[in-house]
Amino acid sequence: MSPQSSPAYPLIRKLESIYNLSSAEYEALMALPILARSIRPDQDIARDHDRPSQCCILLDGLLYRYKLLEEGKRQIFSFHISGDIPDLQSLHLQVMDHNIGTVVSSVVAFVPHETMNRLIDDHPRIRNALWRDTLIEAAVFREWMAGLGRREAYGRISHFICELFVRYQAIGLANGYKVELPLTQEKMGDALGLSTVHVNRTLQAMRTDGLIRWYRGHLNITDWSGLKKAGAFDATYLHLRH
Amino acid sequence: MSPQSSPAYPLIRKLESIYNLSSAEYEALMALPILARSIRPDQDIARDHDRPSQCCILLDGLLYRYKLLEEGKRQIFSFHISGDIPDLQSLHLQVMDHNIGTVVSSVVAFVPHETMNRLIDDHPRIRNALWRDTLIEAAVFREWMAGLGRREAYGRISHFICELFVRYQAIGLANGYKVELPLTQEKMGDALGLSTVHVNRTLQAMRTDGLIRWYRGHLNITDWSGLKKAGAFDATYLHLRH
DNA sequence: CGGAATATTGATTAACGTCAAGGCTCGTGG
DNA sequence: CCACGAGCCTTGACGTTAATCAATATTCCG
Repeated sequence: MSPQSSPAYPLIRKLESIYNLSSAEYEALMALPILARSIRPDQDIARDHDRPSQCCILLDGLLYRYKLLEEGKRQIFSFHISGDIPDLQSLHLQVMDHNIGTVVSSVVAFVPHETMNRLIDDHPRIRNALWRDTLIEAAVFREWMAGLGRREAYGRISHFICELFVRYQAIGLANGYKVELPLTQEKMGDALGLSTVHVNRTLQAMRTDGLIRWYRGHLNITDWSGLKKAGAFDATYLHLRH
Repeated sequence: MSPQSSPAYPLIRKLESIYNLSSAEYEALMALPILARSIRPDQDIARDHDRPSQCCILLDGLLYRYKLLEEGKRQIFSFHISGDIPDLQSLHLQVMDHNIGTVVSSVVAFVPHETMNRLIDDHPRIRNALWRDTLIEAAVFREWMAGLGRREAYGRISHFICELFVRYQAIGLANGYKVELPLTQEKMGDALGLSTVHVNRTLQAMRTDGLIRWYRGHLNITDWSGLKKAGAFDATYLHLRH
């Protein structure tokens, strides 16, 4: 079987983007018992106050984490792409403090905590890679906080697009300056602390300025350096290897 | 030597607030070679782009983490109290992506990464406690994101005060409903994504409403249930043991 | 005591939210 | 193949929150 066809390949590709795996570790990940499962759009995978007994590895699709607040408001904390384990934290935090759901139809694998713990006990460097991953996630949260607290809509959206693009690129899922990003403007607003209307108007301004094209979930960055500049984007906080 | 007088006591007390330590682990922490060092107010302990070779354990005082943005703006990501290890992440992320500084005169201990790694290799459950701590930190970031993105100033500040109070309480540093909180309104603004002026006016409204008193760094919560309600505060995300 | 940092106040403005309506797109079923 | 409806996008008018600007108090601290 070629590596790319292994069900664990997305996870391996993701971990390699942030950590240098040995061949033994590579093999151990390939050997993970993975049962792929398809989930429809807009389904919750884990809910606030749940006590998960397994982790969810995203193999293909798009997930998001969010919390519902008072008065029907929603804050989205992150989007997760192929290879991510959005509820890795449940290994150490028994109770979920937010929800995880699908944005579009997605393929995931559920791996029992037991199995994950055996894997990282047998392979301490994989544990390091996963701990590192959770720390990078925290770094991304911080960067979003900076956007939410101190950047205006135009820069905030620009930065957001830069980040997603670089993350797709890091796992080889960008096609030049194009990525598939099937987000509604409503979800972007809930991630960026903006109203749908304002997201809409700001995206239009960005199109007018020639930074991006975005049509039916196909994002095309037409002025990468302009976009980076508008978002004051510096990828250091993603702690990628390359 | 009584436990309380051990230099590692603040760290132990903090870890016990989120994790059940065995007596062997307790002993191991007590045995950490800790050299306390005093640092003056407004000094940076670690800087953006640094490559730390040690972790900083806060024994007494108040630290904060922040990033400087374009146009002289600043976002504060967290405040750290006695027992916290704000740069624990440097064990797995080589490069700092933000700054850590003192708010007031503080006592810290610098422990080499080497020493920390030996400790957690010898005591896997201490590693679990520390990993858990970094995950709780991420949960706190998420909660702040929700505030920054979707809560108005009054609720945002209320929530912030609730959180700090509960954290002080968890390590036994609250005196009834009073805590020492030597924050300027400018720092609160930079943490909460608000201008100093607006923080000032909102605090006045909260005082008028009888929620708090706050004078020269002495915070007194005069209506705890009202404050919780105003901030829609639910401590689940702090993942405390009690 | 004097200067710097911090808190407070008022007036004005900018950014963004809300409300409401209409248009586009796509999947579904007849 | 076309009609229909739901979800999403777009637009305009208006309202609100909070930023900015500019003073003036007050406190802190050597």
